[in-house]
Amino acid sequence: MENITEMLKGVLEGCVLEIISRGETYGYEITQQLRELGFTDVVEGTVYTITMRLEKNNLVNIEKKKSTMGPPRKFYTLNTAGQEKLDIFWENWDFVSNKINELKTKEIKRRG
Amino acid sequence: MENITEMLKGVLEGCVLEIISRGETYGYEITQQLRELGFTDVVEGTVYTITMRLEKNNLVNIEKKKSTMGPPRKFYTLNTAGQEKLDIFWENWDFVSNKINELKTKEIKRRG
DNA sequence: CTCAGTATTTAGTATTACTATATACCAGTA
DNA sequence: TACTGGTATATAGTAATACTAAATACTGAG
Repeated sequence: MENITEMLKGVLEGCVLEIISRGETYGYEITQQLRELGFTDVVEGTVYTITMRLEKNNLVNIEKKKSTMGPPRKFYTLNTAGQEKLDIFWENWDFVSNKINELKTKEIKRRG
Repeated sequence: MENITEMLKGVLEGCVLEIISRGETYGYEITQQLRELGFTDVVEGTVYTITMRLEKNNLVNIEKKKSTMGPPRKFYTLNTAGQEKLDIFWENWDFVSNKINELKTKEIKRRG
């Protein structure tokens, strides 16, 4: 729990799914968007391990396209399973974040 | 990211710190409070690895007391370093949860 | 030609939560 | 006595995930 790195575990994949759901995009761009969001420590390697996992779990469609800015890009879009996974992610996120905010603000029941 | 387990990584230690900050408590009771909160999958072993880590990092004071309900309990209270760690945790949590909620609701800037 | 920026990939490591088990104390009960 | 269940701590091993670091490759600017 040294920095926000550990706090990102388990939510970064969901963030990547969300970014892909907004429209066709590729690893390098996803990384930049996460950094713009505020997660400045996220590096390419981290995002690629996530996109590889999404591929392996058949949550995305892939299309390779040429780029004038460098090597070819691998564009991702969510398939149905990916969209379902994303929906579940947001449900889980709402549950967990609500519970943690509850812990932050409310009293705790203590046994007599 | 199968269930909420992975989402709890990096926040569970902070939750334990918060629970201890509310008043002297011990591992078994912390586990029960986390389960009452809604994190029903949290088991004793998980909490003990966290409290051991807190001990190792000198974030807690320890006092062993007898119990009429079973074996002796190890009661924890936060020391100054533990309170500081907790403050940082909540700062990080606010940052991360705000950013994620931002991602959830807002548009993404895309490059032209 | 070299370098910086863009772009993907992978081997290895650290952190963290879970599984499973062992140990132990006490009360109720057969 | 012996056994069971609830309370309570501890630890070895595993799985998941994000990071570090490096390799590879394409393009344009100098």
